[in-house]
Amino acid sequence: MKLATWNVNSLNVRLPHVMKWLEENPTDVLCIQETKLTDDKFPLAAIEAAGYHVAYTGQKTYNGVAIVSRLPIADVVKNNPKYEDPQQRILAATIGGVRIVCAYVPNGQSIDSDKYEYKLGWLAAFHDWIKEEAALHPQLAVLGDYNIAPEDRDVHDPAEWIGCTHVSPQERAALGTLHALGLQDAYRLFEQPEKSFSWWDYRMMGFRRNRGLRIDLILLSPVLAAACSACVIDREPRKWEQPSDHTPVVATLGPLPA
DNA sequence: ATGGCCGGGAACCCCGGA
Repeated sequence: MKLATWNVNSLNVRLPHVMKWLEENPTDVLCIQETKLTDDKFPLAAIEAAGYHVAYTGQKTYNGVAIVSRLPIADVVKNNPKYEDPQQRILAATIGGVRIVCAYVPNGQSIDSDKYEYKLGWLAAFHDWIKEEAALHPQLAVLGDYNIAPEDRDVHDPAEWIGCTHVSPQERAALGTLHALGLQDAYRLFEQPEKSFSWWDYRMMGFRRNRGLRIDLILLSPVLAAACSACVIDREPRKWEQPSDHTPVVATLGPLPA
């Protein structure tokens, strides 16, 4: 079973990229963030015509998440039941016996902004809900754009990012509370190249100079981590015309317990 | 060459992203 996450930065612009990537990279479950589409504008027909099931929840201009799947999608939950939030950032579903959570964690903008307070509060409520999901579903995968670089090695130039969001001790501590639930960063289960990132700024030739962050993560419960045989960042779509600033991250799971 | 962004929505600039 292949699980992937990709912040597409507007599905309206990136639908051709998504379809091309799925054609070239057979994937069982793709979690998408930043669709930026209200549900009435979601490209349901195009995705279904390509042979996929899909669940989605969106809003105008900002946020919006979707789960694209080869297998039927069951028990869909939109948003965190423990946290009132008009922003559409969370979608959960059960697929092939695996509980999938697709999350678009708030950006935070800057440490002194109210958006940063929102990010920390959102993450605290996210933890409380994921704790329950983990208890209910031994096979749990939480995929998404976390907008947190877990460690300094996930940052192109850690000195440059001191005092910024995405790397603050509070954000990393919030990620740590998810690890404390037993959820493991699939990418770090394996040897990986240095300077591996999943996002690069559009500005200043960020991708060509590999000035990036690794902020798109796949967290796996112990049962799934034990079954995980690979996790890679696919940089190819970042080289295509009119790319998203993020690129897909893919985890491969071997046979799962019944 | 160390800097040259992108998408959406409402206008022809501003906001948000990271």
